Amino acid sequence: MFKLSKKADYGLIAVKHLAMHRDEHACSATEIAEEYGISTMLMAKVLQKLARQRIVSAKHGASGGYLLAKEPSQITALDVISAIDGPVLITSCVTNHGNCGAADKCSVREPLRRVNESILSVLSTVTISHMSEEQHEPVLVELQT
Amino acid sequence: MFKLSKKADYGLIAVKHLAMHRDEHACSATEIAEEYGISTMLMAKVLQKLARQRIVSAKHGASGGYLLAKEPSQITALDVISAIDGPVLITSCVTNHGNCGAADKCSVREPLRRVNESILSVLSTVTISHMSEEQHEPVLVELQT
DNA sequence: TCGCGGTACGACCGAATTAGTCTTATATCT
DNA sequence: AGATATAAGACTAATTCGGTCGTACCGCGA
Ligand code: SF4
Ligand code: SF4
Repeated sequence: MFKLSKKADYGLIAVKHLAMHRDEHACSATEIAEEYGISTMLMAKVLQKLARQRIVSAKHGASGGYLLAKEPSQITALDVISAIDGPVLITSCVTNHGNCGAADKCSVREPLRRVNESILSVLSTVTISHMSEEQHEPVLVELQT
Repeated sequence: MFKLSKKADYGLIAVKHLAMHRDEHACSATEIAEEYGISTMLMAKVLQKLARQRIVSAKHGASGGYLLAKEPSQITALDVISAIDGPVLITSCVTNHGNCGAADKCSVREPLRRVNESILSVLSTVTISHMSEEQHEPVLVELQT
């Protein structure tokens, strides 16, 4: 339906973990995975995708691991999610293989596109540092109805 | 990832179609399905779910069909989507069968809950009449970071 | 220099979800 | 009565997702 994939979820956990252990040692996939009870293999895959998008940087070799590549305030939830699951598109209009058959007649396409924009803007408003803070100042997001 | 289910998509199409043919005849599932090139059976199922949530009302018998049960301005996208796919929850924390194993250690649960709230608020801000209008006045949605 | 502890990457499998179909029952108009 | 609808649930097919494995590569330190 409308759910974050578990991989993206794990990605956010990992990035937040790295943000918290900033300036300390580089965290290995195993370390993070064990901390939250997630399969090491899976966490490794997630971190690899994040590394490919330059959200985290990897350090090979013994006592290696991952480090945040940017400031926590410069990493948005959208960055993490789309790094792992690809672009966020709420409709199937233009997807991987073949677009929707109803596309030409469809009358909700354009309205939904605007809803999609709004969700994108929500997701790109909240950053990792937002997710670490305690105080929660409301922010206004513009929504094109 | 983060996609609307096709059924929900079809639901929005159907509701918008009914909104456009308001005060005319009741539209049958077949009529709507053929208009947009969707399977009749599937469209029927979607409309049944909408009827169960009293978003549309059904008229049995020959020359029967479906009618909008409320004003288009009183039907939100969230209404339609959750009528078809169930409650909108971006995380798997509390879902159908068994919650997430990382739940106790998880540090992104609360932030994501707030993101979820924001998405809910976006979805409940846009109504069917919004989706039919041409002009698109921006609306501000409050987002708890 | 060799081995251990780590990342990189893609192929792979099984489980879960989703899309779509069929069948039977029921209601209502003509 | 007969035609045309909805109602509902069981069922199957298609697709996605979660998770695993194997193998290659990298680099530090004993
Ligand atoms: S075209 Fe209309 S129906 Fe097809 S995916 Fe886009 S919005 Fe949904
Ligand atoms: S608990 Fe944390 S990890 Fe588990 S689903 Fe909720 S947010 Fe995702």
